Amino acid sequence: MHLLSQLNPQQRRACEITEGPVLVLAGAGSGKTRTLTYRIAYLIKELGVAPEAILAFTFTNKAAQEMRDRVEALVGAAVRSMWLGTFHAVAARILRQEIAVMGYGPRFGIYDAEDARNLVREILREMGLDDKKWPPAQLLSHISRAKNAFLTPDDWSDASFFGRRVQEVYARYQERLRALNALDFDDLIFLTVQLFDRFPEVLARYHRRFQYVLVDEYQDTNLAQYRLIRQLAAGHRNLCVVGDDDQSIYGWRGADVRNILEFQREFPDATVIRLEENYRSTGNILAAANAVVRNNRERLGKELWTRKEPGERISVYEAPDENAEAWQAAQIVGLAVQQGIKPSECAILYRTNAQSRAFEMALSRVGLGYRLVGGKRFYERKEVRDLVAYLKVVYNPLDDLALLRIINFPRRGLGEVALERLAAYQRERGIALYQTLGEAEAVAGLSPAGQRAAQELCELFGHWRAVAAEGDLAQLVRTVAEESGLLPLYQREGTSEAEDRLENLGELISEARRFQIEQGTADLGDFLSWVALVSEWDQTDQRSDGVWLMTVHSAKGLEFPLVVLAGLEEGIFPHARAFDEPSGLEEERRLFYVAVTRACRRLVLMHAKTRIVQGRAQSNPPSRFLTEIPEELLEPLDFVRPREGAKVERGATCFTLGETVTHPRFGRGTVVATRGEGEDTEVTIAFPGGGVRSFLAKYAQLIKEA
DNA sequence: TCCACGGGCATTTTT
DNA sequence: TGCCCGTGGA
Repeated sequence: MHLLSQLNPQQRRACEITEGPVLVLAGAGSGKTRTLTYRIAYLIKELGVAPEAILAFTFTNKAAQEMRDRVEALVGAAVRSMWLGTFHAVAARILRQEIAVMGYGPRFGIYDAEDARNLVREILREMGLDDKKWPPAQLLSHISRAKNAFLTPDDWSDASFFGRRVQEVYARYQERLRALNALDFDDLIFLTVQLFDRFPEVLARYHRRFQYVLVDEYQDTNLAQYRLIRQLAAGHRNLCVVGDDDQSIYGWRGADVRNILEFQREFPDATVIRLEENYRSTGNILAAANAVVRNNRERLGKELWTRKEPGERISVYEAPDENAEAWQAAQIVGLAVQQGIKPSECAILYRTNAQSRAFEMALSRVGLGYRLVGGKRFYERKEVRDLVAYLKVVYNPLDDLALLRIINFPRRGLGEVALERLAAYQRERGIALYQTLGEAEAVAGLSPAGQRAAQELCELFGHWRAVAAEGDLAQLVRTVAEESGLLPLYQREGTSEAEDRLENLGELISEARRFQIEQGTADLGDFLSWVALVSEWDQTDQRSDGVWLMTVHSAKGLEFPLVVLAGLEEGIFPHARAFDEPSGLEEERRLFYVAVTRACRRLVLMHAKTRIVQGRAQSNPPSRFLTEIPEELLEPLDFVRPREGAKVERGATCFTLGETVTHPRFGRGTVVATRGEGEDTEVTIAFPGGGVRSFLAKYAQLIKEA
């Protein structure tokens, strides 16, 4: 029993009750991941269960990786054969094996949000609808909701004008996906559940294989995921789910807290274990979190406690505007770093990604590095998507959408006219666009040059397919990047923008190599699944030490000694979009609870009197969540002086020639010219090595040093 | 066919 | 503010 000796009694119970259904209600910081990790280790090491017989679901790839590492540390490399991943990744893996009976080819593509949007846009064009009046993203969210409720287009019952349109888009969308041999994120789960429903013998095979099923972040599962869990656990019923109803923050994505209640109805014999001792935060931080979340009605009821000291009180800072807020946050972190804390032990959290910019500027100004989670992601870069599109066609020639993206990029003389001819030919025969390339000679009205271009492209793809068969993924990606003309195109250009793109393409090649080594497979389909399903987390730069900048959603599951939570105003956090229904507000409150419980020792809460939102100034009262914290836990924050103690004037509009000022992005420089006055002052600054630039003073946020 | 410009619009959270 | 798209000019 050595293995479990480091756990508290409840945690230990959660590990030892391996047979039958178990529901672990684990509060924030109560050692949830630790418990799950030990449970797996216990199964393997103490009970001799084969790792292949264990299936574990996590919510993010990052969590999966972390859990794998931690289990490996306990039991060794044997865990590699355990199935552990996100619902989407596991479903994709099952479908690669089994999808044929569902009428798709095994080499299906996976469409991410942008692919799906493009497809919907194309459908709208076909239907003659304006994508301004029918925003693709909104249509897709309806479609997604339908899929999560297991409604096919035929099951659609909303007969309103709007509803019928959505239904038609949905129907066409599914039709097109099938023709493209592609699945969107929801399809991965939806189809797996359907597969198991229709083919019990297939499900039985997985029952035999997976003796133990574990689910992390259970409160964030949606109905479809819940059904999948239920199916997989139906055989042996050795199911352990771990969750916290107070941390359910994905309702907008269909997650349903009621799955926790449902679990107890479905498995009345389930053992319920509560983990309520918090090991992370000081008493004051915990008291604040408890006090706020207590205002929610829809909860199971749970009260975290700690043996720790109350610790410091929680600081509250009211900033004049969002730039001052960011500036102050940077100062606080800077001071803490001076006192010996590592930058990576500090996090600045906010509600929406759009808030990050001010912090980025403020931190660079103070000379602190940062790591930004979210925002523009690697796989969303144009050049990366282009190269991936080539790979998608190599893998799945039915993917017209991917082919269309790159058919004339880099330019190869297949312009609008040629495409129209190819499309006409394609429509006539009902074949994939790719096939028309090979039959270019037969395409009526296609110019000889167009024919040649099409043929050449077709041969290239044939060649790449042969390279793919050789089984060296990185080599394949490099070859495609080279021979498609993407790499040469940017090499020729020589601008700094082209440099960036080259670097990104190179990065994708490196990713392929890394994937091949770490995942032990060179299969293009596996790689493309991975590309489609990796969260941004996996893409953040792990090398540099820096302050963390991220949304509260991204921060779930993490902890930091120092947390600055910013933007606590009505309309921002809670977000204005959540005001409509009480459940929306409760979710915001849970989100706030998640944010507060990230902090170990020190928590700073900030709000701004005015803030520019969507280019317009807003004044919002402080967030209601601030007022829900008992006053004795709070203390107003004294303005933290800048580090050099210099007198500083922000947002100045009056300058003297030759004066030294600091620009948030470009750093220090010398004023060489001014024009206009007051609000309209335009100031020209020379930066050492950075050139000469002009700014409108009211926007530039220049800082004067006296 | 390409680029420059300008107007209009935007921001919830992510697999 | 900044990004994206459409327009218009070269």
